[in-house]
Amino acid sequence: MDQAAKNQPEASTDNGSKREITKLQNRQAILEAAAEVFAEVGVGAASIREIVRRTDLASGTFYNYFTSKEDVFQALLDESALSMRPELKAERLAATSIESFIEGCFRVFFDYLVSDQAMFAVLRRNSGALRVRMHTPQMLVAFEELEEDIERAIGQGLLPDIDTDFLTSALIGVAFEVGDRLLRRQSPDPREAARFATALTLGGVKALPLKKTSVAKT
Amino acid sequence: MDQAAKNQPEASTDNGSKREITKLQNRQAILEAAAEVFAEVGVGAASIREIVRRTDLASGTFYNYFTSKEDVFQALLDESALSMRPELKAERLAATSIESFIEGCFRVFFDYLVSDQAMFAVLRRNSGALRVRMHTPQMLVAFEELEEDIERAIGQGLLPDIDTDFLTSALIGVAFEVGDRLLRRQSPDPREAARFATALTLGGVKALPLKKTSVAKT
Amino acid sequence: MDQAAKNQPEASTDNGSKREITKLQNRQAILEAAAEVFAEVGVGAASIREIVRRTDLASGTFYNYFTSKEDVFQALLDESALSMRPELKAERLAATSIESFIEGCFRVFFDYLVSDQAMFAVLRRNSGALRVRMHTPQMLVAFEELEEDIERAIGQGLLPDIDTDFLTSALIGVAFEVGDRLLRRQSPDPREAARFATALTLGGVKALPLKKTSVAKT
Amino acid sequence: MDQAAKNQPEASTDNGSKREITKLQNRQAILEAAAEVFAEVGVGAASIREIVRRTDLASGTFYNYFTSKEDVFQALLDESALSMRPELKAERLAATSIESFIEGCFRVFFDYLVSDQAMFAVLRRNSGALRVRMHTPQMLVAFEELEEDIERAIGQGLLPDIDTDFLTSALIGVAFEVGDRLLRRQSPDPREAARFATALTLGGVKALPLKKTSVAKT
DNA sequence: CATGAATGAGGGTTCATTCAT
DNA sequence: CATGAATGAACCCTCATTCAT
Repeated sequence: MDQAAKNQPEASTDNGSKREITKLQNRQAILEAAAEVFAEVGVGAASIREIVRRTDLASGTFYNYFTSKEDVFQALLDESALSMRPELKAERLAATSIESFIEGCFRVFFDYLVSDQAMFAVLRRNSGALRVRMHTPQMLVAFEELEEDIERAIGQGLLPDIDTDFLTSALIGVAFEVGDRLLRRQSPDPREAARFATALTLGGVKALPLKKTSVAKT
Repeated sequence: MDQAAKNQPEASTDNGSKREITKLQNRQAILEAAAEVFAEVGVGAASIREIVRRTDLASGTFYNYFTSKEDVFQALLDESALSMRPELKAERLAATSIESFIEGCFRVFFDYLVSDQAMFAVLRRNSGALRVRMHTPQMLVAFEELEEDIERAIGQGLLPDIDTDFLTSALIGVAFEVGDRLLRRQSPDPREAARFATALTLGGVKALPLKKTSVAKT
Repeated sequence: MDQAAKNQPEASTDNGSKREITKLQNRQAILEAAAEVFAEVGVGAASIREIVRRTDLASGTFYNYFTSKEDVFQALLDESALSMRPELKAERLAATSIESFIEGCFRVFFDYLVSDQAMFAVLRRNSGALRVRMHTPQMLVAFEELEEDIERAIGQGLLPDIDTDFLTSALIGVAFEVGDRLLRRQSPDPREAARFATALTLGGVKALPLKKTSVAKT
Repeated sequence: MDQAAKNQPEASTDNGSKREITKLQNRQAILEAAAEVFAEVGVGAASIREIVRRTDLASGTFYNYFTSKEDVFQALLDESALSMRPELKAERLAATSIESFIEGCFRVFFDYLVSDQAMFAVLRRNSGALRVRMHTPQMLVAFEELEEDIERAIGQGLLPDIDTDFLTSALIGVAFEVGDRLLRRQSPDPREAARFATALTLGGVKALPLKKTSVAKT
């Protein structure tokens, strides 16, 4: 939501007025509380009341900022996942080989996970018997662009003519699950994870290098 | 309760009496309705009332069979996923090489997905902006056994000394995402998917064979 | 479940047949379970389900014996309190003085309490902040007869012309509360309690004898 | 919550604003409805819904004021019975003899009953076969203090060394039952009742004065 | 008669949402 | 804008009672 767009007639100080600051703080408070609740009970079971309860705000105030919990959730996704897009694109442009290209994608993704663990917790609930993963639209879009790149690489003969559908899915799957494991380590190393994922998918298990360093596991 | 009194002619209370049949039918009706609701709105947002509503039972009847929606959900998992376990074990025992072993695992999993798509729909919700994946405990157990096997293979020098943590995660990720894609195809071929996943993870992208047949995509 | 018994329409053996015995046992089981439940949560909050649950019987069976929880409760009162009536009357007839008469009444009442503590527990609930006392109709009737006797004694000049209304109430109150205390003692002595209550009401505090023996208190 | 922002003209949030008035009225409405229901069916059988139904409030509103029916009940007790405590204490301090002391206690209690009959109705249900009495914690505490005073009097030789346990119980019993009778009279006279109860317990039946006035009875 | 599953009314409680202050 | 009480729908669950077996 572009706050700037709200420019109303008579020059309401839109920049640093105390009012505007409070508004941003309130909005942020709701977003953070919502992230907590979503992470704890899932979006489906979350309630607006519970979100507001973890805030200093009154229940009615919620509706000055959002219209529903889905609305907050979308805002959370937008704020968080969108930030990954430009870097992915940059990585793609900078890549000089298929290896560096794929490894770059993995790395951006893992960096993003590690730097925004709080947000990822929302997408990664362990409730009772279940582990839940959510693919945000942004992620899907990112990986769709990857798919296009792969198809281009195949067209240019850089890659064998494989099932791109399956391949993209497999890459996403590897990214998510390895990313999840990564987050549970005590000192997560996105670079190492990216190297692993790239080596696995490009070279296969048999070509994977020997482990040199022991890694902390949960 | 006088047990002796049950001595009536042809076999007593437990097998084919009308009562017992009705009970099984009711239980099944609840399970099916629950699978529907879970698939539509997720376990978190599902309500017992909604489940019962899709049944011709009275609301209170639900509690003659289950104690909560989580209980139904667990029953769904048990009924469905548990059936995969014996086959996984058989596959493991029959394997003569690391290739056949891993491919066997993938195949059992994909077969299971295809043969029980309804159940998998519960675990695979596309609601609004999200795609949700659930890892059932059974699946985790299955893949944990796989992890042990991998570690044993490493110990015997059959595989390089890689990060088994990451590897297992990656295998699970591939299985899930490729499985998901598989289910969206018009004539899903579990065998082909298993071959793909095995080749990818064992041999890497570069060693993947050329596609021979074009496959219908969604 | 005595299935066999169904076969005999005419000439149901009414005395010692297995059927009749079972019926009595069932009835008794319900009464005892009900006494328990009433004692724990009170008649108002008690539920038939809970009563039946403490029984080996099926829920429907309850209705072969009683029609409601109030019905069971009435049966409990009848069984228990009615037994006190004849003794009270006997005591009254045997009394040769006002002292022996009042003391006799108290003693019958306290004897009854001690010998039937389980029943009295029903009438004496301690739930949360409350101590509840119930006056059964039988008790009221018993004390109303007492009132008549007192009025007669006044008419004959054996007692001063006091407020019989208040006096009867006071006697009932003393009986109930002293009885309650009595029941909480480790070795309750109805005779001592009766002596105390009689001395108090007839002679007043100042005329009460010195305590000779120390009494166990809760 | 910005407290400063509330600085509007005539006094802020806590005293006479329309909101605050309504809140008090609603709370009172619930309390009164609850007293009615409790008096009719008892606390155990009372339902929150029935309480709210006798109010023009919505069902959910109840929970803005209380958390359970027990909570309302406790509020009723607190509002009502606690008010008796200070007067009891005053009476005790002012007493110059054992007679005036005990009579004072009785009088405060009877005054309280008469002046708050509605509240006492809650504690005094006649439903079907039963008459129920409740001893609130406040009353028990009040009488326990009395017990201490009695023990002190015995220590000082002002009273014979009697069973204080029984004596306190007896006093409570007399207070309750005589109080109950008192309330059913058309023009209840707490002073007369207190005199009667004191004379009975201190002097015994035989020492009771002759009745001078006939009293209306129910 | 005993059984125990089915029924649906009803009670407890939470919730999203509104709106006077 | 913020507040937070009121609202009533809807949820969870238990219950009394019936009735086919």
